[in-house]
Amino acid sequence: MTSPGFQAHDHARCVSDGMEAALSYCEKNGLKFTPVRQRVFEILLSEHKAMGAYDILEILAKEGMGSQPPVVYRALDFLGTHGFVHKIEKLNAFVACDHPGLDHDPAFMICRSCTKVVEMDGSPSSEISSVAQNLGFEVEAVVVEAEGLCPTCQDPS
Amino acid sequence: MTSPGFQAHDHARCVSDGMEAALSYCEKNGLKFTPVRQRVFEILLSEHKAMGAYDILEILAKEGMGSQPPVVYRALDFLGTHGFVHKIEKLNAFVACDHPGLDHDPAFMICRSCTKVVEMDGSPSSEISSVAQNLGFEVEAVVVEAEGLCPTCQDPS
DNA sequence: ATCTAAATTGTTATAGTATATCAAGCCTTA
DNA sequence: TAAGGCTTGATATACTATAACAATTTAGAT
Repeated sequence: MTSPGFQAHDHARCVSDGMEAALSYCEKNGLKFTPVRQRVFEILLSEHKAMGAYDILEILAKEGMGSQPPVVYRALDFLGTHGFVHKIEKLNAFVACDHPGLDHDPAFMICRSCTKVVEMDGSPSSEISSVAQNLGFEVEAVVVEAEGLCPTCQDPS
Repeated sequence: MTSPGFQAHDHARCVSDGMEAALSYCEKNGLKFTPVRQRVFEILLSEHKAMGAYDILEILAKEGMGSQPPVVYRALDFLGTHGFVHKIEKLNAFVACDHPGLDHDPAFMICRSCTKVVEMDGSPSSEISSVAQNLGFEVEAVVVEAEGLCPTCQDPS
């Protein structure tokens, strides 16, 4: 359940686990995990990178699964609502979630060089909420995105 | 220097102080605080709300200060570079900064009802950086945006 | 003063991101 | 099997942002 961060890892496993978790979550909750929705999720799972909606759409189109923007935006909306993907606001792009089904305020590290995105465990959103509460502000959702360089891209070798 | 948060405050003062600070910062640093740049900053200062680039452009256009997108985007770029305004990624919109001239990673509270935006003092970005550092990630910029309800909008009265 | 280089603005065009709307199809369940 | 709700198809359009190049202004050097 804990994120592999920027380390090398068994990615095939990472994909199949994510898919399985989503399938079972949908089954339990009576959600329709339709072909388009599955495929979009799979595309996002296949890389730890943020992808734009139109990048995803391009892939879908090649596979004959729909060629108009609403197709992908609807799928992303479904996946986002149920916590399977997150939007990276800084990039106007989307990533698959590490721990689908959990309701959480994610925090991300975004490598500006290779565009890999990793979700941080132990998000600092609780601290934010407490600061906000002191000002009487009721927090409903928190966006936390750190942009910088991942270990690999720091290393010129 | 400390933010008035969502409390009532002497807003005229708030505008004139911001403007003065920016003017003196530009003078000290040999920056050209041109009419368009000043006007865009003034527009943003005049409300503690996030405004879209095209909202600002509309006002500029009425005043005969340019009617094409690059006009406002260039001004926003200048103001952002020098810390006078910040972009709210969640809204694709912009706010005037509470403490211009200071280099800082801001954190915001955004009211989804009245669209007021307040900058938090004591941003939690340092905590984020330390978590990231443990993973070998080098943070260059942090986006922190809490969306929710301000005190006024929580109160149905 | 004038020339020059750099920064700023004007203008046109276009790229990129996202949603509204309405018609058609499909499940489900009563 | 009829009705209602969710999902998809398809068209159009809205919203956000930048590329590119010409014209102008500005600041500094000679």
